[in-house]
Amino acid sequence: MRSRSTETHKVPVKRATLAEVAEALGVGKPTVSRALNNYPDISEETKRRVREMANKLGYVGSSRARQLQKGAADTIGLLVTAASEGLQSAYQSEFTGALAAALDGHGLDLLLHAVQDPAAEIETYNRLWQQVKVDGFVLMRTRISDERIGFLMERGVPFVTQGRSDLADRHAWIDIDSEEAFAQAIEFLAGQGHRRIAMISGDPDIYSTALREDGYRTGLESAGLPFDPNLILPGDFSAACGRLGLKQLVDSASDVTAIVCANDATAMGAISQAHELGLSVPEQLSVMGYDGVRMAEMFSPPLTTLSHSAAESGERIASMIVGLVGGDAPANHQILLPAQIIERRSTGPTAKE
Amino acid sequence: MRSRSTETHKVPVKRATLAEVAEALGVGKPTVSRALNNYPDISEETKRRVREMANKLGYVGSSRARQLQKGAADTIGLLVTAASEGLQSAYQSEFTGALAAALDGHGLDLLLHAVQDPAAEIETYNRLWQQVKVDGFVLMRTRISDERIGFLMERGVPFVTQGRSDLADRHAWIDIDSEEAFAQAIEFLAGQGHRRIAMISGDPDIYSTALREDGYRTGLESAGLPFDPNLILPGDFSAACGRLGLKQLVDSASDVTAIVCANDATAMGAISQAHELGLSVPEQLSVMGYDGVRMAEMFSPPLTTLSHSAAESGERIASMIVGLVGGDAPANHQILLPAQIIERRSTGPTAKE
DNA sequence: GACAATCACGAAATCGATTTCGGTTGACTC
DNA sequence: GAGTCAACCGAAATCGATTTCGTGATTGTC
Repeated sequence: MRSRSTETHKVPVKRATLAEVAEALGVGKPTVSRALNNYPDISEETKRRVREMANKLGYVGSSRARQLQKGAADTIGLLVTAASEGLQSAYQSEFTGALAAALDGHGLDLLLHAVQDPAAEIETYNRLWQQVKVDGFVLMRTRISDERIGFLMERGVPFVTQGRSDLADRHAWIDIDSEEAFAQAIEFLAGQGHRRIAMISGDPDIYSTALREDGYRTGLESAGLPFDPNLILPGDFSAACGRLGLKQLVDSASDVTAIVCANDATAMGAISQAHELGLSVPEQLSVMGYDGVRMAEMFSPPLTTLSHSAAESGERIASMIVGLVGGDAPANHQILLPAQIIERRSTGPTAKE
Repeated sequence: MRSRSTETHKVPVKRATLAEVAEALGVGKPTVSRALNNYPDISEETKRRVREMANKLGYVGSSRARQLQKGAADTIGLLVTAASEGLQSAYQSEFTGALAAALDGHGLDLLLHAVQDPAAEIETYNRLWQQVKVDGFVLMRTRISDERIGFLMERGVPFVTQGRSDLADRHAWIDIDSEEAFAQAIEFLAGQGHRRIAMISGDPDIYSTALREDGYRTGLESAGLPFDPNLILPGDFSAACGRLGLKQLVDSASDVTAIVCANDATAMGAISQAHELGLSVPEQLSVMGYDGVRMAEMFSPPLTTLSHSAAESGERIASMIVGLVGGDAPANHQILLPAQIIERRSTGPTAKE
């Protein structure tokens, strides 16, 4: 078969319709529809013929027509905001990719929407839902008193949050047991001889930040170490605050020998700053991250971190949202996953006395 | 502990339809439709009343119904493959976020699709198009003899590639002038006294890899340095290959004082490995990246890189695809953007003789 | 051989918007 | 006062699928 397709690029190839398949076969539209959807009241012979012809004509079917009729969108919305760094964050983007892959496995599409103006966020959720562009949402980075959650709950819109919230008992969520994780991290560091362990925390608005700090305190307690409020610095999950935080610690609490960070980006920022200040990691300072992003492994030094699987979170959330869209009760969809310490080379036994 | 309010969440709030607005107002559906779309043949008074009622009823309108009627999808597809690291790559995810934001400005949605099986890639493009799920595509990481391009061109499907291709004169694309950029990089390094400059290259299948290598050669030439094929190592844009590449160079060409990498991830990998081998950057070795991802600034040392704006690329591509969907000729949409050197601290004057 | 089930299929309605194609009304000419 | 022309609006068709509701042909039963 030769192709002399030089000038033909402007002419869109027409998409075959169900009616055309029916016509070509001399049968009715319902027959074609039901044959392709494998209804029992169509004979095997007819199904075969229909499938053959559909295949021959390259018929696939308009999702828009089907969705209109079914009243569904077969799409899940994910909103990223410029404020929360959106896909800038390594973990968020790993998670997003995993989610897209997992949703695909359920025949759902992922609608990625960038929210420019934070004030219009709620309005955007509402619009996407009203327009039937999505059947539900996945919310990243749940906040304290997150207004999105109340809004969606009131309207009966299916959604799953990545991270718990104040209303965690009434909606579907998946979360990492960060409290437990940070407690373990402290015990781990304490086990290496560290006595003064600081924390560069996350954005105070984000719900899980408090949990991570709780874990930090719990860990200190079970390691028999005193809690010093000066050793816990505020942050925002960025690398920049890692740099800043480290600088502050060096200035104000130079006896610190280990730092746990709210996430990997912050940890990398801290290490970067440490190097600039002439501190070697881990000889003079141990630094630990959280999330276990890919990049952490390639950092210098490779980052010790609390890892959890974005792929698993994505898959679990996909299953959940499918269930919710199908009518499941949100309260039956709540999963807490563990994180585990991946020891690499940004931590080590303390050298200081 | 179960909450009694779980039951109320199951009742979805009904979405208002155009017919309901018309009914409530005692006018016809066409009137409502045209009023909301601001047609000139509807009186101002009526338009006001319609808008008021629509607002009151919270009417937004089903995108699916509109799309079915208009034959459009108002959506642009972006496929990421597990193979090309998809959103794992920092630049790719920054670009994706920027693209989503830019498309939103044009009233378009971004459909993010994760391709699991590379063999089904073309089929996925075809299906999304046939199903009217998208009006066009954005292709990342164009490859040599990229079959996606021919496939989409043959069918008249609108698309823009990020990166040129063998058929670059016949489709729309946006690209960074990486050839020029790498040439500049070499001259920059040569200007700092480096004489043995290596390159850890990208995936040979990717179209732009050759351009970057060409730039490397051009740069050597204009700096009056000899080209040594042993100094150019293959890679795949990953941090892992940066590590590997550096190790090889140290073993086989220990007189190298500077390395340019195909992208930032590779550069970070290389630096990480250098540190492990006890080489200090930039004192003993200068390393330069390409792309200018956010993370590069926070690396240790902060990465000197060839930067270009993901936001600008995203916006340009959004405009292009809008034009193409509107019927523009692809050949009128081709943009080459420059990259610029951002000097940070992973490069410096050579110390070696 | 009459009657009731089954089987296989199709005509028409439906989803919710937009578009086509007029049809009224009223103002304005001559 | 008939005719013309805008200005405004609405009935019905349309997009392409699914669903409802039946109908005609077989098969099975007694």
